[in-house]
Amino acid sequence: MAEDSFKEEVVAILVKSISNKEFDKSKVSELIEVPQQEFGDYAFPCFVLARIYKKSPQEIANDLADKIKPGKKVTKVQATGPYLNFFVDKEEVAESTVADILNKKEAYGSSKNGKKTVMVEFFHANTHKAVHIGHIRNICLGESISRTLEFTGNKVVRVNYQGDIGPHVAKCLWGMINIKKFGKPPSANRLRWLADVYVNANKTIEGNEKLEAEVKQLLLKIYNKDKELNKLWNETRQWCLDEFEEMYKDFGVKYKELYFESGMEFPARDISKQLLKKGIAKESDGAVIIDLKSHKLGIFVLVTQDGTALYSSKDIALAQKKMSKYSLDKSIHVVGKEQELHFKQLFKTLEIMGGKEKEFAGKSYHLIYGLVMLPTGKMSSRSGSVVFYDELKDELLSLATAEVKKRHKDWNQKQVDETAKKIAFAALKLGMIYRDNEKQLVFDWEQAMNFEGETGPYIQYAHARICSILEKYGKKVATTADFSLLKEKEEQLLIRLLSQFPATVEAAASNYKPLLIARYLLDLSQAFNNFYHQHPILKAEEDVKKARLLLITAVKQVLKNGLNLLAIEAPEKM
RNA sequence: GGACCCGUAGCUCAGCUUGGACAGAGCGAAAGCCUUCUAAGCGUUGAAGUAAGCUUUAGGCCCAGGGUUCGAAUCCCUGCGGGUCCGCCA
Repeated sequence: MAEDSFKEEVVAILVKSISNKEFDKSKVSELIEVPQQEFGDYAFPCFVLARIYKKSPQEIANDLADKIKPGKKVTKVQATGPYLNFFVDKEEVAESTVADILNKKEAYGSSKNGKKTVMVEFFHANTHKAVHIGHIRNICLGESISRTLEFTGNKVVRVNYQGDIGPHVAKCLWGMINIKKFGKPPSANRLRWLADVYVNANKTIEGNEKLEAEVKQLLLKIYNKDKELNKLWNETRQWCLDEFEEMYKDFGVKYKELYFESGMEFPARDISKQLLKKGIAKESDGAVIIDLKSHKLGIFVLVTQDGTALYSSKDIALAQKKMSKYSLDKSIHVVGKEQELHFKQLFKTLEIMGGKEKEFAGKSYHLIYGLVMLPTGKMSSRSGSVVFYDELKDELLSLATAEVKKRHKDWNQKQVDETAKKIAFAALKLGMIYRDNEKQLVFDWEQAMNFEGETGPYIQYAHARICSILEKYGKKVATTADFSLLKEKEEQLLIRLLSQFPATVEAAASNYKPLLIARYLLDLSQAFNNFYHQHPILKAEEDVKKARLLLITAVKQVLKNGLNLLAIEAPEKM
């Protein structure tokens, strides 16, 4: 990394200069800070030395500044108050950073540090139920975390676990059979139609004991492979899965493995029996439970009174299935905050089971994200107060199409559609991850439809603008230039940001925070736009032009690399 | 009753893990910048943008109160406010 060699030299100088034995030199590299531009490139706060030397930090900073001689890469050392500020050779930073980027291209920012096999399980949409913006947050997070982990050298196994069976499916099918007004299923948008049937059926059934019993019977019939019901179930299930496949394309996801809840039912029942035998589980009111009160985790219900397996025991079965096929170092579940207790219970149960299960529990991690709320409150697919994915997508697409048309009256329909899609999804995806994972996200239509400010299209625009400049230039950009000409404040900031990309990627990967990349890209885009407005590129003097063209080529590359980690496309024209 | 998360500008949020140089963005508000088209004889009007941009201004007792520290938005405790979960949904 370009930045590291400069930091190394600063650390070396400091270690050499501080002679006091009481000071723990191994910590120097942690203490170095990157301050604001005008103060220097690296800073060492002298507070920590104040007690050891029994002098004020200001004095210490001054003493050290006098004592230290600049090195090869460090050109100036200056005390400002209690801080010791280091200035590195700007020309060399510029040259090594830009050269590094142009050399590595789409690999810039990547590393081989990870070396782990990580399973990332995400999306988890249920069949027979509408896909809403909560699922969108999940898939955006899951995919960008997967991409970031891959980029940092890990092997990622993307999997999805889908609820294709259970009470919600039974209710939906009950509705299809019993609620006449829906008539025959349509030929398109069938997932949405099923979801409507589900909502309607749910309303009808709720509170009516007789109907609830009917639905229960219906579910048991499905499990017992009733011929007619299974035909209906399979058919409707497939409609949903087909539409899910389309969504995976929209979000750039390629799953290695699709797990289904229906496949876990019988293994889960077996596991529950074994756990009963071992005394880990017990019967209570006709259900099978595990008492985790001694771990402050309440009661974990495995099997209902009717003998059907619940999410809990099915998740144990799922864990076993994963373990048997993959040798994993880490297993990440991207699931909402509301299931926190469930996962604590699940991991504790696996731990109690011992052996391989215990080992797997140690590698498992529940990656929590906050609920997606509407300005009106929590969504519920049962009551129908939801922003559906299909509606959201249509709305965003039509808005983006209008914006593109306004700017490009000469484009053909295909060109307009393709670009509009890229822009619409950029807005959606960035909107879904630019909030810290655990925080609730209040989904605001107006915010999502706004393509200005802190949005995906803003980043895309910076990229497109660079492409347009390079196109206007028309020639191949020279491979080298005199980087000492990049003296402007705005150029220095750009170079500095560019050099920070690898560290940003590492931080995003190790903390599972795509947000860090999103904010970085917004900062870089902003720094570029600011630079562009203040300094001409194509009209600059020949040598300066050469250097600036190389600089913006590097910016373009980093924007593209970063956007790719968020599964956002970087169009050349928009 | 118990557990977890959140509380930072009018609004939406960064910063908190690892305490340090004036608490940062975006939206909204106010003012301005460039180009093109438009109406009128140049200073002027209206509309638009690869300007989907840029600059400036206003806006904060970082929920409250204690504690730790040379130093707290950041760490600890208490309270208040909001959200979520707590045996047969997932």
